[in-house]
Amino acid sequence: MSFDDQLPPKTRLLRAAAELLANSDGSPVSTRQITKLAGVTAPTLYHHFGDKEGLFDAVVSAGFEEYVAGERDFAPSGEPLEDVRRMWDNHVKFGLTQPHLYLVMFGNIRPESRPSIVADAEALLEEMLNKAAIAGQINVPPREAARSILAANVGVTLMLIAEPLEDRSIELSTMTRDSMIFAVSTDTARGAATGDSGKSSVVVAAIALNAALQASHSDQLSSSELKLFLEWLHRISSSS
Amino acid sequence: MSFDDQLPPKTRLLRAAAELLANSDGSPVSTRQITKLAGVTAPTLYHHFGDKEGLFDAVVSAGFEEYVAGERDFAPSGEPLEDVRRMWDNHVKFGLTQPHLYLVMFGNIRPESRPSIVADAEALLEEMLNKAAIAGQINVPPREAARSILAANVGVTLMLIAEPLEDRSIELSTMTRDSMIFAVSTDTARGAATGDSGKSSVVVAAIALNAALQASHSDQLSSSELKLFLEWLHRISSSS
DNA sequence: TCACTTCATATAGCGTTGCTATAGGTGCTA
DNA sequence: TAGCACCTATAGCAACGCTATATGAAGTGA
Repeated sequence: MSFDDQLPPKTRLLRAAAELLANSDGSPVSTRQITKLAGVTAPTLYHHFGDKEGLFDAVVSAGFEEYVAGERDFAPSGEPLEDVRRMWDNHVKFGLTQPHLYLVMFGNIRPESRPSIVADAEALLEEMLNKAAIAGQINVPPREAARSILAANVGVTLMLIAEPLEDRSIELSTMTRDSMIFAVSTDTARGAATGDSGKSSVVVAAIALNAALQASHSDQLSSSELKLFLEWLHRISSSS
Repeated sequence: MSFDDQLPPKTRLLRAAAELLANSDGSPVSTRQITKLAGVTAPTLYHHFGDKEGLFDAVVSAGFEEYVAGERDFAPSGEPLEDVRRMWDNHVKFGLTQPHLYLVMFGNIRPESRPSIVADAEALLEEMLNKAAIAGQINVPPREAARSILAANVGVTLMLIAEPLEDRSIELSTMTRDSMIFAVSTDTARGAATGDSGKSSVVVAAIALNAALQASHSDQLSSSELKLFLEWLHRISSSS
């Protein structure tokens, strides 16, 4: 019943919590279950993690590293937008294979614990979108695009998790994914030879330049000059 | 301290629960708080609602009717896609003004309580998108479009709720909204005179016809004929 | 008018939850 | 050997959701 006695109690608590969290279909997991499975008593938990939430946070950071590893572990295809698609799919896959961990990570609403993880996930996406921006493939500043795409990605994943398994169609994901990417793409990135549809090319150019500058940490301008320059670019690329 | 004694205990319980739920910043609300504020004792709660969740469900249905009322209460503008935009904005507004109610309604993950509400919200959206489909303005079957848009809408709203109030920018919402609508729109609906970008016009026509048929309950075909006919149409309009 | 059923509320308490005040054991350094 | 962190256990508190049981009120038929 109990866990490997070789391991230190802290590790056993982490593993027990992760295991129970993974096998409890959404129902809450009690500290008593955890400590019993880990083979320790309550104060040990609170000594190491301070809190039930502290323990869960620790489990989550482990899970998050797994998530990040998944997001990073494919070689860039040279097609940034294609990589964004893969990040999206990977996000959904992570949510569906580890729904409970996902819910603790993204379904959690408390304005303290959530943002750090969301911000990290956003940063990953933004990094990739930055490459797309440099290539002149997107329509919107990378940060805004990342926030927007991530929001949709989380929404879709939550909806799929909440859906009974039998009629859980992955189409919802691919369609929403492509809609979001399509909407932030420039026409050239879409492969169509049609004219501009909305954004003028100067805006796209400003976005691309902005991204390129931030990526290369150019030394051609002083830092204060650069700051102002970037602000102007941002203003241009945010204008409708 | 207590509630209006004129009202029956059931109503007082509902109001007390709603009030506490609205003013508890995400922290859980106990049955004891509720019964104390309502001026009744525990068994009364369980007599009327069976369950804590039963009481919350009752509160939610009241809140949901408010939500639906908001979604219906503007006159159709004649521009279905514009109405979809308004439904989106109304959804976000509802979530931000009643975050706790919203979280119980849409942030809840249990695969039993959630779908009914989500399905209702989906139906509202689908109804509107059906009009757009009849007008040949959308690219995708209305049901799929509704699911997709709603998922993004929920994701954005949750993300805005989770965000600290000071840097809660509504841009995220409008941008994601327009991205989703843009992606499901046909070119004519976009106002651009460019050529087809992806979908062939026969697909759009099939989608429009399908929507029109389902809306009018045409009697020109027998029900079994109609069923098969609709299936073919669906197959056409789902083809990439 | 009186017994009888039905609905609604209260008293009191069960089992479980997250958490902790306190104390004891263990291994290290002096 | 003494002292000092560090870690763990015993025991128990307050709050939680919920319920077995009892009491009151209101309507119904004889």
